[in-house]
Amino acid sequence: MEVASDSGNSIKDSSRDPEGKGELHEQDLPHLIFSKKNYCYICGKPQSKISRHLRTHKTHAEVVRAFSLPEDSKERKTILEKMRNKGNFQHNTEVLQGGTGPVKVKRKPKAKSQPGKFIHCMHCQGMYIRKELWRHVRRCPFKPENQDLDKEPGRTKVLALAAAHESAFSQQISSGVWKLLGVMKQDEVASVVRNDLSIIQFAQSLYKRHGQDPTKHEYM
DNA sequence: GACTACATTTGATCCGTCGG
DNA sequence: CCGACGGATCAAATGTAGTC
Repeated sequence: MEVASDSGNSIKDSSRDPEGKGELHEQDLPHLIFSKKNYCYICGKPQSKISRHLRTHKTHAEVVRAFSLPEDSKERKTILEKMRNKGNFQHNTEVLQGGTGPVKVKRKPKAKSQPGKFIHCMHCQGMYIRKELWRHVRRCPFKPENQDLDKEPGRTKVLALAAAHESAFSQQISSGVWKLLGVMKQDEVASVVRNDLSIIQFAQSLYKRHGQDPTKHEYM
């Protein structure tokens, strides 16, 4: 994927960088601050270049595995994203528990959004706006492929699934969470996470926020 | 209410520099 | 000398808006 020659780089795009380089500038959101950095699940530090940063953690098998794959490998990107999500997920857990701090979402919404509008993708654990989750799921690398081979699940169905997973949290931390943890069990980190009650509490805190959203019930 | 298109932001990699 | 970090750039994905 080496683009090689970009001989014509005379174009200086000065129109970039509209906003200051502030680390995390507070939004209009009263309680939610969005971080633009990814959190390393190994050292817990925020990194703007998570993929490169992960290279420094050569002792971790998953990291080695990821970087042993060809750069254009889809598998590699998948693993990288998984590690990124893992770190962010851990971080968000702490933030939501404490109620303060920047949360890392996959993408910052332009308009003001309420916490209740965000849900985690049941496949990759990325944090998305619920309204858009269905589109993400369509291309989510962690999604079982057999679902869209023939027929793509409708938007409504995806939302229903996501809602179901979210509400499953409220019931008993059942299928959704354990399924996730099952996927993560390849890592030693995951074993820690599995035993970490904070994850569970995070799930519950999520429901506290989402549970108030009556619109979700439509999808159930 | 749902889908498509456009605009914006993200994330990975390249280049150069600094620190141990 | 080697490794890590910050800035810049490119391509892809996501968010928002508009239309049917």
